[in-house]
Amino acid sequence: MNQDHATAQAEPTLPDEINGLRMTRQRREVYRILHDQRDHPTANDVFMRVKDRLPSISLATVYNCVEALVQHGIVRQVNFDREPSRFCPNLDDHGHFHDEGTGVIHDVRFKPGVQLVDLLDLPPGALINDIEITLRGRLTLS
Amino acid sequence: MNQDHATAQAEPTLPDEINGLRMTRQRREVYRILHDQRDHPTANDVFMRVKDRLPSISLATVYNCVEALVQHGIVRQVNFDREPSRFCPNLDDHGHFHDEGTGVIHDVRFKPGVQLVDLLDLPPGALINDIEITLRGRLTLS
DNA sequence: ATTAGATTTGGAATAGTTCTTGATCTTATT
DNA sequence: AATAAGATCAAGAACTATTCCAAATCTAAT
Repeated sequence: MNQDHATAQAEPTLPDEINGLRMTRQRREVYRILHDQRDHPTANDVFMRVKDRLPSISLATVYNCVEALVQHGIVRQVNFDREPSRFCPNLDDHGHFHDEGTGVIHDVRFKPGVQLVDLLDLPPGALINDIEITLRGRLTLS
Repeated sequence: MNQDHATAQAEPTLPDEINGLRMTRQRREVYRILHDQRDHPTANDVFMRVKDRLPSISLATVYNCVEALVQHGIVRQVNFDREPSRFCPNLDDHGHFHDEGTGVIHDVRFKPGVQLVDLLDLPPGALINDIEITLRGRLTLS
């Protein structure tokens, strides 16, 4: 395994470990791809992109990697309806706008000072671990 | 087909058509079940419940029915991560809180006067068709 | 160097959902 | 009331994203 270093150039250094997750070669490349092109790729998208650098990686490993990254809070998993999961390296509090015209997914920030939870009529005693807000629509103009 | 009227009691009247969707016997029963027990059942949950009244209904038909109801804006489809889709008859603007302790899903209203879209930093020209807001957490107390 | 444990791989398995096809039903037209 | 056309339904096969499994490989610590 790991015979993928034809042009064994040193990788721009990433720590050996992020948030307690050991950064193996595969995880490192998956992580890099997510950061290089922040277009919310699916696992399969990542798989196709990563093969340039790790031709022998398997799809199962991509799934393993993104799962590990998600579970260690290094990237976020984004779901639109029942479509394949997508992955997002933006850890800030944000939502996603899915442009049905182009298929492009845009990160959507909250306006300054907005605390989403304050605006919701939550059941008493509710402790929120995670919020997901997704919008579907079209980008007219631009 | 449609030999399911052992106790052929007249159904509490529902119009023959809702939002342009012809209400067949199967659609009517699925619709009724969604309204009778508003606990966000999955297609399979609906299937099991509807068999009391329509023993010969198929799961495929339940899928057809909920799809038709969703497409005509009669019920809403709710997705949590990659879990099976759930169905919700509440057409008001609302989100969903998934209690990870009990598995129960609670509808969450916005506090009066809140217009969610106003709080988001949307890309210019974005026309929103649909918003989905889901929260995961735990209900302490109660 | 050796060993134990973690990771990767490739393929099989799984689960929710969709598709297909023939049967049945409904509606409109005679 | 009979008929025809189109919609709907049922049953099961097919599909797809994802997970699981077992064997091979790697890594870290001795």
